[in-house]
Amino acid sequence: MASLGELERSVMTLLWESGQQLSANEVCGQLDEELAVTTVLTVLARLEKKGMVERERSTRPHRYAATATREEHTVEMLNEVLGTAPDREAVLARFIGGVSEEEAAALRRILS
Amino acid sequence: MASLGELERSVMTLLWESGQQLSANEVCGQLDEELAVTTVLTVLARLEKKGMVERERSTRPHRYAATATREEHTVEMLNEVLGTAPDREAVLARFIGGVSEEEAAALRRILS
DNA sequence: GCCGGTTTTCTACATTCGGTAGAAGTGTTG
DNA sequence: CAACACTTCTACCGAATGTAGAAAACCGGC
Repeated sequence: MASLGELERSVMTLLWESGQQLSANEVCGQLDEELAVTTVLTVLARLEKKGMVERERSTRPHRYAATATREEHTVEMLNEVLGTAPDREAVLARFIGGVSEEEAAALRRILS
Repeated sequence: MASLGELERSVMTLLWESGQQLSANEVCGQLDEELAVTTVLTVLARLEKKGMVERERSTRPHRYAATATREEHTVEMLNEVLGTAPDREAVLARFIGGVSEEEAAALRRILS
């Protein structure tokens, strides 16, 4: 249940890329669009409710950070999708069958 | 761009599981919820617009069928998710690292 | 060719989600 | 305490989804 809107995704991307805690203002400044800070605060609050972001309330500009790395999150998404399939193995097979040769090589290494 | 609502997903599941064309009435009858047929028709029309379902208009009760197998669809979803990652290989590695031993074995076979 | 039942389309309404932000409240600091 | 910074509350909009009635279209039988 972690579907994100476009702006939410942008914010998460920022948080992921700067691996640190950011204030609403900082997030706001680093976004492409010129948005009101309250907008960013709303989005951050929603992301917090979704469990994607953790907020440090003890500092005055509250600081926000992603609760999981982007990688972790993506893997979680993948597992969520895979979980909807009754034929997991077939899906995996086909999915893996479609990756590039380099990626396949990397996977071979990992699996052995 | 193939996000489905709950009812839409139920309908797709039905169509996937009975691998054949079904009429709106049949779908309606096989759903758990008691819904009006028009509701089902609306949903089927929406699924058609999304390209998930094909409709046979030449028969009188129109007949609907999934355009892709469930497997194909799931793989597509997986690729969509994977596509959002900047670090594909790392994500893949971690994802694959998390599957069961049987699945890993199957993958080893496929990759060689 | 018309009629009644079956099926489809059109239209509509409610709810939820996400983008957006003003107004009002709270905290901080000189 | 006063001014500023920051946060919360509340609100509005549009899109997506669930839901279905009313009306239109179609078809088999008379």
